[in-house]
Formats: sequence, C-alpha cells, structure tokens
Amino acid sequence: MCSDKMSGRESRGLDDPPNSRLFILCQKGTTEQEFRDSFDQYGTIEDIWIIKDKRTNEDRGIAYIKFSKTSEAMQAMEEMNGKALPGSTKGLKVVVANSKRDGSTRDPREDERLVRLFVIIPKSFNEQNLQDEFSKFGDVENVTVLKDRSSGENKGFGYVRFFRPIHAALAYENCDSSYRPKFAEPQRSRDERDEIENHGYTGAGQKRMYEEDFGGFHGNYNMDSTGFQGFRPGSNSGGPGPREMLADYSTTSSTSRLVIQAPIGLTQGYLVKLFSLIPGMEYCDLNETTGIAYARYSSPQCAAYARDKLHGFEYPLGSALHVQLAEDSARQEYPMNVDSGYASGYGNSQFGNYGQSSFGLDSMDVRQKAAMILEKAGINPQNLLNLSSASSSGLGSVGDGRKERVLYCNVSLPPPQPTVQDDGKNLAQRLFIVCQPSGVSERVLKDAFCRFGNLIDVYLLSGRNYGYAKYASKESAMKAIDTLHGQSLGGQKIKVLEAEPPKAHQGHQGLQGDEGPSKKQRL
DNA sequence: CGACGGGACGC
DNA sequence: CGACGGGACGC
Repeated sequence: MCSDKMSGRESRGLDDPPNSRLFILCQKGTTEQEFRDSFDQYGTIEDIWIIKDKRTNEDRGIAYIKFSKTSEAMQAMEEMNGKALPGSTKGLKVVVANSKRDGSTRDPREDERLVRLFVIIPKSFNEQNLQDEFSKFGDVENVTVLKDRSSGENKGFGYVRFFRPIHAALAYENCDSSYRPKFAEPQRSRDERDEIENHGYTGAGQKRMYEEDFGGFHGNYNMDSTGFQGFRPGSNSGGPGPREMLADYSTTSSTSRLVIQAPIGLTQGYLVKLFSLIPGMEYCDLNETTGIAYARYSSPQCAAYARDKLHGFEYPLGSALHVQLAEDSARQEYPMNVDSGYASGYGNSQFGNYGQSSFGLDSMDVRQKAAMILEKAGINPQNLLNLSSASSSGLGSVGDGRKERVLYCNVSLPPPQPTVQDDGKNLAQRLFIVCQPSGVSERVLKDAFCRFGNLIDVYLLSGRNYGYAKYASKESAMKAIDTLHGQSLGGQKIKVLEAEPPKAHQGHQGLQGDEGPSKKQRL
C-alpha cells in the first residue's frame, strides 16, 4: 500500500528483492574496494555506499551493500557478521538494512522477518506435505497450515519457518512460483492488533474485518453507509446499552463465544453487521461453505445477550440463524458434524422452527434493526432465493423423489454429495461457469455443484462473474451441465460449459513430482 | 558502536 | 458475448 513503488520518489531497487541490502558497521576509513574484495564472493553487488557526515565529510563507520539477490545478501551476512576485514581489528556488524521508509528503528522481531515465509498451498496439503516441499531448501524449524476453525479445512495458505535466513532465501527464490512466497510479517501480539483496531489503520496492509466483502449477495445489494459505517466493537451502535445487559445477564453463562449456523446465502459481511448490533462483538467469522460461524464478545454477558436476541432470527424468509453459546469442551453440542467432508450436507430444512413467538418483545427490537440493516443494504430475498418460483411449484421433494427443491435455485436438484480431495491427480473434467448479470456466492455454488458427485472445487475468479468447477469424474461434470446450464442460482442466470484447456501452465500440480505433464494437467 | 547518496534519459 | 484464483497467524 505504501511501498516504495507507489511513492514514485524513492528508487525502487533498495529492497527489491526483499532483504537484499545489508547495513554494516565497520572500522572508520574502510574503503569501497575493501568491501568489494571481501563481499563480492557472495554474489553480484549492485551498490556499495559508505556513509559520510554531510557537513564534515567524516567517515562514520557505516556502509550499505546492495546485492542482486536475497540469498547472496543472506550468505554474506551469515559469513561476514562478526568477522574483521583484512588489516582491521574491528569485527563487522552485518544485518539486513531497514527500508528507507522504516528509518533506523531497530525491530526486535528482525530475525523473524528473515526466516519465515508465507505461501499459497493446495487445499490438499497437510503439514507434512508442506514441510517436505520446503525441506529441500534447508532445515525447516516448523510449518503452519491455516485451517478453518470450524471445519478444519485447509484455507489454502501456510507458513514455513526455517532455522537460517539463507535457507529461507533459497526457498523464496527457488520454490515453485505457484507458492507465491513472501517473507511473512511477524505475527502481531493481541495488544498490537487491538491498537490497530482502535486506529483503523494497519501498516501491514491487512484488511480489517469490517472492510471485507460485503458483496456476498453479488450484485443484489447497495453498499449501506447508514447502518454500519463508524461502528467499532464495543460501541453502542443502536443496540441496548451495557447496563441493560449487565442487569439481565449477570449470571447466565461462562463463555464469550458463540457458534452460529447461518442460512445459505448469508455472507460474512452481513453476519458481522447483524452481530455487531450487540455491543461487545470482537470477531465474527463465517465459513461460507459450511455456514458455521464463530463469534466472540467482550464478556459472557454480551455473548448471552447476543444469543438471545439473534437466535432464531429469520431472514431471508424460510431460514433462520441458529445461535448457541460455545462451550469449548462441548463440540458435540454443535449444530452439525463440522468435520464431515461434505461441501454442504444440508439444504433448506436443516433448521428447527425457531419462530419469533418464543421471544419477548425486546428481542423483536434487535431483530427489526437486523432486518432493517439487510433491507437498507438492498438485499432482496425474493430475488436472491427465488422464493416465488420455489413456492409456486412447492418446496420439498418432487417427481422421482430423488431430487429436491432448494431455496436458491429455480429447478430441483439431486441431494448434496461429498466433495473429493484435490490430490493434484484426480481432475477429470473442468467446467466453465458464467453467472449473469453478476456472480453467485461460493457457498451457493458449492452447494449446487457438489450435488452431481465427485466435485473437487468450484470458484469464481475474484471480482468476476465467471469461474470454474473441477470434477474428478467426467460423468458427474456432464450431469452438472445437463441440470444447471441455463438455470438460475441465487437469482443469477448461469451458463455451464466444458472448459477449454487452461491458457498457461500454472498453479500447483500436486505431489506427483517429475513425471512430466500428463493429459489430466492440460484439462 | 546503529541508518540513507548519486545517478539515471529506459514506458 | 465470458476464459484461468487464492493472501496473514486470533480462542
């Protein structure tokens, strides 16, 4: 966001590639040639600069050496730090130079920045796969595969920590480009994250929860600036005040976390809006594949209050939020088996009847506000879910008894089927999907396309109305075309065609190694 | 022991 | 017409 590239004023080479410039403390009077004689064995030196006092021209015993590659700089640093140049008695101090923008502040996490990579990985990877892939570059201290908290599904990226900077640099330069390696920002402490929240700014360029995709309904909404902007966790943004909560919920629970089962079609952004109605919300994360979300409040009282106000909230019509207090040691109380391998596993009738009759008048207040937020955002449940066509032909099973009506589609679909793991070798058919006029949420897509069996993955390109479905069986893919082409999903007309072969050789090819391009890879 | 110059004529 | 993704660690 604020990189050298965008300032236009600073040269773009100083920290490109990352960590390729060294900062050196040395004996005063050391010449550029003396540095060159000792450092050029490690690689291509692009620049040597010896600092002198601007006024007195006095040597300050400081130098910068810029290498063309990160690994060259790391090798030089590891070998030259602490060593004395020929004819000198003073040991050099050799560290990675800060960017000009960061100035001279010494970062205690400096070493952390040199040994840890952030990488994009296949969904099929586990920790062992990741470690095996990167151990070829050096000794790996540990790896992390990020997973969805509720489903345990690999989120598609991870961290690799090496013992030595040189090994991290070699991995950065030589790993397959599909890993898109970056040197990881050191993880922030809880206090630092809170500080960022309060100031609404992050120097690391990370998106804040409240700024994330509010377009989950993909075109059928208008960004709402009335109901949400300016909200901060813990503030009183229209919900009942903290006093009321403390009065009513002082002794009711011991957990601050909630487990939420959201109806299909409801996205992260809107769920955050809804649960932000209750003061004290700290986070609210939805897995749009499973519909399971976790929220945390600043106190058990707030959490209990949120549960009572939003449990059973019915919007759009025909589906309801299911909200429970999360007991950390009580996974069996979750509303469904979150470890199942099903992309969906439920349709439109998984909820009991959480009618509003069982709630008091004060709970109506929050619900009305919640409904207003969604309405002001331009959500049209009729359009989204095709309720009119669904209800006119009757919900529930039809015809042969194998197919069922779902709220988001205009035709009956087979029941959900398990998806299959992407092992990099099982791709049998790719489909090209176009949604018109705009996109459809990933959750709706997965729920629809998994119903023909053997679905590996389905996605739209980010910000686009087209994408791909990958099947491990050609027959399943053809059934998807037969049933879904020309139909309507989430209010959008969709085209489903056999995909052309990919333009470029790209992306992860799995773990099969060196057997060369196969027929399947060209699908 | 601790921090930022000079050069560039290239889309 | 519409053709090749993904991105940050929380309990």
